[in-house]
Amino acid sequence: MSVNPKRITGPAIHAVDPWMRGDPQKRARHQLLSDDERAQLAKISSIVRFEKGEQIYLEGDRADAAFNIISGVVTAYRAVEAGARVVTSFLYPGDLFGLSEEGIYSGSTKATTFVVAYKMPLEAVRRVLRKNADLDVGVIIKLCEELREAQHHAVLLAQKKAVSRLARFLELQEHLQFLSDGRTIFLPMKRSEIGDYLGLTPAAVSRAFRTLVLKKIISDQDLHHVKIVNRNALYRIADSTSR
Amino acid sequence: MSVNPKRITGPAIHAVDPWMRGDPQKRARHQLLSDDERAQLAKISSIVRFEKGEQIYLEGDRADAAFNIISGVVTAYRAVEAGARVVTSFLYPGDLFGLSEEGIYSGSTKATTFVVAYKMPLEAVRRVLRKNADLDVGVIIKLCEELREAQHHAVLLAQKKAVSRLARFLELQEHLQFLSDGRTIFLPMKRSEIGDYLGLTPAAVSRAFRTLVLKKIISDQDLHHVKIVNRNALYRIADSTSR
DNA sequence: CGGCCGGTTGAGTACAATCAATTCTGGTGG
DNA sequence: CCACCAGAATTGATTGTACTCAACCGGCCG
Repeated sequence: MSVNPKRITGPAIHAVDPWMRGDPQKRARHQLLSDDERAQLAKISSIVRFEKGEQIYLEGDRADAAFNIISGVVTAYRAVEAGARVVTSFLYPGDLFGLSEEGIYSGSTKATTFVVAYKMPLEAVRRVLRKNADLDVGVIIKLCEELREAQHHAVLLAQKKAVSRLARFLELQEHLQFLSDGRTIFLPMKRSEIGDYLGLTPAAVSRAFRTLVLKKIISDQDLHHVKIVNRNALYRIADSTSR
Repeated sequence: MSVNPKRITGPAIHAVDPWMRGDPQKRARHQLLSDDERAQLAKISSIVRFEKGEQIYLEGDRADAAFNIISGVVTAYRAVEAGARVVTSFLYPGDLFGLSEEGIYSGSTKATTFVVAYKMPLEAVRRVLRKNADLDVGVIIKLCEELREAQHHAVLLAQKKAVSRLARFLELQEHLQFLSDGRTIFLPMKRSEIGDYLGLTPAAVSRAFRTLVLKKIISDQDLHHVKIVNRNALYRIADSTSR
């Protein structure tokens, strides 16, 4: 018998509860699963690691497992024609992916940094889901969040001007990260990937960054660290000048 | 005691089961809820009607109910700046909307045609969800589908050329409708709404239609009925010529 | 019959794509 | 530790496409 049942680990799903009552602004991303639920999922999960740049699965592969990120960043994308691709989302720790597939994966994923994740056989996930209503609610909340994100992404892409798209993207990243220090955002992905996400060429991304720096709205320490200098101006650019 | 329990009505959620095993091509949209579940939801639902063009709810309104379409078409959109908006999706019978909101609606919806729908108080939906695991699975499947659609939309918007976007949109509409007759698609929304969905101005939409007609890929009987003449060419255009 | 809204068409403009040249970065091996 | 290399990012010049603004057309409703 286990003497010390503390440090229960297992899949962790982070999201903001869409049905949360109470202070509309005090909502925050939190763990959606109880220790018990996590233990249940842990039993059917294995831990997998992916090197930076490694393919996790390809569009068209037989979908037999879902993943829950422990650490690292994953890029989800779809090939649109030879050579070109559209990044549909960047996934962070606590995110869940590979679940909403119809037997075969409908998109590809690759590790943008070194990634550690739980791998859960879909068959087993489904079995557990049927048994446990509370777990379902957590999954539903997560899906709702991903749905909102996907729609946000669509709104972003509907913006015509490159700087607006980039501003919106930075805004999104700022919210995703826990604003650890002042206002420095960490962007683990490369420019070309940002371009794929924004529907822009690397050249356009570069110029958009330059514009924002020149306007003293952001300052880029290095390729992967951006500091927001004038947040209000950033928001203004993200929302206006759309078409 | 009810002598004739047939003709049970109540909310109906249509989607393709993402976890369906079996013939990969034989999957189809079907009813996700059992009669029992539908009856359960019916108890907490009321039926509401909206005139063509009527607002269902506005971004920022207090989110107190979810809707399930019985008949008609609903447009979901977000205002992006004064006058401009982005349509995030067109919703058809069997679709569910208003569920994934955080206390206040994060987008607006309006009736594109005359609409009849079930209206379900969120509080009650949540209560039922907590009790019934099977129901959850249905909702999860539906959310997965909406998620896939939202990502498809994002991919569409990442296309640069107007004709590619339109082709992709027509392709999508064709799949949504049950291909009743030969290959005539019904487009209940107006050009400007299609434009908002595609991230194009009405002028650009018009020109894109014209191009497809001139290339003998489609033929437009009237503003709301388009016949696909050369499906392969349509798919080719949707997939290539992207950026 | 007239007004109005939505759609189409036309001319000029603005913005990002393209192509290509150059610099910068990060990782590797001497 | 540095030199080197390959890939990535930036920058520049040019081109193409869709936006803008505007005029025009057509159907629908009063």
